[in-house]
Amino acid sequence: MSISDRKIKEKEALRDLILQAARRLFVAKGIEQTTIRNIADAVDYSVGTVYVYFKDKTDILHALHSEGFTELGNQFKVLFAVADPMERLRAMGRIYIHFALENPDMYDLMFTLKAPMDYLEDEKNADWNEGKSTFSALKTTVQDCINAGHFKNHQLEPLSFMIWSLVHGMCSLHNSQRSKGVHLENPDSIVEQGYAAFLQIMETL
Amino acid sequence: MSISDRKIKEKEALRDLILQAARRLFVAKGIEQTTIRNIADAVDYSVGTVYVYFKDKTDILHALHSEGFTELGNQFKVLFAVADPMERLRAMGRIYIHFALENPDMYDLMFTLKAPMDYLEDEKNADWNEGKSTFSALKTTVQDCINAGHFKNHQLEPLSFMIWSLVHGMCSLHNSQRSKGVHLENPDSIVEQGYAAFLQIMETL
DNA sequence: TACAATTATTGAACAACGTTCATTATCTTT
DNA sequence: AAAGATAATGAACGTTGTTCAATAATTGTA
Repeated sequence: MSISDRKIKEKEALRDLILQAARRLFVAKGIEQTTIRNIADAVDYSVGTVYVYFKDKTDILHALHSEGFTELGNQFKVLFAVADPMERLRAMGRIYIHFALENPDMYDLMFTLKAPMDYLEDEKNADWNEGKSTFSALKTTVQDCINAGHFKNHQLEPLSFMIWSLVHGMCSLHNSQRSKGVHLENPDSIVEQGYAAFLQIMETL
Repeated sequence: MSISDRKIKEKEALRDLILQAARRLFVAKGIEQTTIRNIADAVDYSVGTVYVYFKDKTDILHALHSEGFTELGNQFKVLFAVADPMERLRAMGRIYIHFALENPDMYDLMFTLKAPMDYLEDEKNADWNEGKSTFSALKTTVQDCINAGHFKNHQLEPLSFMIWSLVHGMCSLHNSQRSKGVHLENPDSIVEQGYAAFLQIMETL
C-alpha cells in the first residue's frame, strides 16, 4: 500500500500548504482582505484546487482556528513544571496574553470571529472541543488553587469563567483597538498594567 | 430660510430612515448578511441614494455604532440617582451587561468590529470619543469608590481597565458563542454567575 | 406663469468576491 | 499501450460594494 499511502501524504501536504499560505496572507493583509484567489495564487494552484481540499472559506478559517488552539496548548505545556498552583495560574494568564497579542488574527479566529463556529454548526461534529478543553485546563489550575486553600467561598465554574473573561476582555479590547483611549502614566502596555492590577487582587483571595 | 431649513430636516430624516432600516436588517439577519441593496429596498429608494447619504458601508456601521453609545449613555443616566459609589459601580456593570446581551449586534459594532474604527482612521476626526467618554464614566465611578475608601493600593487607570475588560470579556465570549462549553449547576446564565463572582471579590477590596 | 439653475434620485455598469462543475490532464492498474 | 481512476483546472454564475452619467424634481428668477 505504499503508493496509496504516499498519495494520502501528498494530499495532506497540499492541504497544509494551502493552510499555511492562507495563514501568511491573513497575517500580512487581514482575514477579510484575503481571497481564495489570493491563496490559490500563493501556492500556484487554481481556485478549484482549493475547493478540493476545503469545502468553503469557513472550513479554512476553522482549520486555522484549530491550529491556533494546538499552538496555545503547546505553549501551556511549560506550566506542568510550575508546582505552585497560584504561580501556575499567573503564568497561564501571561502566556495567554502573550499569545493573543503576538497572534491577533489567530486569536480573533479562536475567540471572536463567527466563521469557525458557523463551520461547527453546519457539520454534525457540533462541539467546540478546542475551547472546552482549554477552559478545562484553566479550571484544573483554579481547582488546584482551591485545594491549596485559596479562593475560599468561591465556586469553581463561575470563578474560572470570570478569570478567563478578564484576560480575554483585555486582549479583545486591545486587539480591536478599543483600548487606545486608556491613558497611561506607566510605559507598560495597558494590558500588562490591567493584568498586574488583577494579580494584585488575586493575592488577597 | 424656512425652505432650505426644511430641506435640511428632510435630508436628516431620510438619513435616519436609512439608518433605522439598516439597523432592523442587521438585527434580523446579521450585519454581514445585510447588503446595501437590502437597505435600499427596505426604504424604497435606489442603491445610489444610500450613497448620497453615506459615503460607504463603514459610514453606516460607524453611525450605528455611535447610536449605540448614545443609547448606552441614556441607560447609564439612572446611575446619577445611586448615591453609594460601590452600588453605583455594581449597577453600572449590570446595565452594561444587560445592554450587551439584549443588543448583541450593536455591542459588536461598538466594541468588537473593525469597521467603525476603520471609518475613524479614514476621516481626520481620528478619535474614538464615544469609547473614551464611556470609559471616563467608569473611571469617575471608580474614583468615587477610591475616595470612599475602597480599592486601597490600586491605581485608577489600570483598575478601571481591568473592570471594563472583565465585564466586556464575559459579554464578548457570550455573544460570540464561546461560553457554550462552560457548564452550569445554576440555572442563571453564566454571565450573571461570573459577574456575581466578581462582585463577591469586589466586596473585599 | 415660464424658464433656467440647482438639487435629488436613479439604476445600469464595473470590478472583485465565493463558489461550482464540465472539461482536461495526470497518474495507476491491467 | 489502453483503460480506468484521481487530481487539477479555469470559465462561468450569482452577489457584493461602489460609481456616475442620465433623469427627475425642486427652487429661484423674469
